[in-house]
Amino acid sequence: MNCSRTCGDFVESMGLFWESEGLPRIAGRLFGFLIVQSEPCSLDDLAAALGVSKASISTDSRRLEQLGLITRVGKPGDRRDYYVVDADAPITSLELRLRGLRRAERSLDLLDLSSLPPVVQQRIQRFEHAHHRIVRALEDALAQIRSEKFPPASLSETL
Amino acid sequence: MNCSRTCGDFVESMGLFWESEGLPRIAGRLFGFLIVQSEPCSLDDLAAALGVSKASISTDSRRLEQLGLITRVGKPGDRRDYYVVDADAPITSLELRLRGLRRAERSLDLLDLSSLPPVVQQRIQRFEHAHHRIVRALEDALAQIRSEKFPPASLSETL
DNA sequence: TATTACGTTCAATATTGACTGAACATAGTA
DNA sequence: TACTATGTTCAGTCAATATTGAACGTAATA
Repeated sequence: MNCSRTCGDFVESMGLFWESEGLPRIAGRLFGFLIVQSEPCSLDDLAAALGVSKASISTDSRRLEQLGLITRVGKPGDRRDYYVVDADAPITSLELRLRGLRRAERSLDLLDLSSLPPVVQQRIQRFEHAHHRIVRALEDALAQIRSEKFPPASLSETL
Repeated sequence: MNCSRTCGDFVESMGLFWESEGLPRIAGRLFGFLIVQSEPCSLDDLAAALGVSKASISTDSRRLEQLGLITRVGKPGDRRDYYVVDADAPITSLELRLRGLRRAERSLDLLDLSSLPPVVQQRIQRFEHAHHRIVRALEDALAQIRSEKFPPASLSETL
């Protein structure tokens, strides 16, 4: 166990955060736990570390893998599944967020404005405009993050 | 009732969207419904239109008002509460989103890196960096939207 | 073949939180 | 005062879903 007391706090707060994003809390904890691990973890490792059933870990790890937030890796001479946090997880989670926003955008676009009173039309156009700005800002951020993915040398990167 | 068939769809999709954002579905429907109304609505209006109990409307409308997404207005000679969608709702909802992200940011910042293996340190720094980019992008979008709030020309609307 | 080690699935349980009806509080009105 | 119209609160119900233990499938190994 290579994490301190505050590390457990981190795992827990990730559980809460991802729960607020619609994932099961255990999936969030699992993701947070993998973030602070330096070695791949087996299902049993994870179940033991998080104190939950292997069934939950099995389900949630596959869900996270499906989302692209973690990846399954193998070890030679070992037929167990191991998981690590995906190197692109920051990018992926942003893409997931964008996907949700675009869905909301569509329901605004599809609304038939012509039959609505002008006040409402204008209001909806403001919503659409704001929404468009947000989506574009996130798309820009996504492109930026993508382009910076692997810094050339081991520069201790900040901003 | 000044909304067409697709307007009902819009209300429903707003219900689902805001449910995914952590609000009760009825609150999302209520918000969506107010978006496409040209006149302020009383609690009874809303309860009838959405087909839910007045208790739900009372609770959720106050919750939405608390969040700043809708505002309560009065009518002279009428002691009922009326609600309209807040003129700043697009801005406010972005602020709410930002608030959630900053909370997640904090749990990353508070993590004590010194005791963690370098691989993990680097990973967390990447997360922090990506997160920072996202937050900054949204802050920029927010500033943009704020600055465009009231287009100089047609000032016909608002209540 | 039997056995073990693993991952998955599923029926059942537990938990959470939305939603409601009914009781309540308050203020206006007769 | 009594009566009505409104909004709020709260205990209880209900639905959704997270979580689990146990059963299951499968593959390696002996």
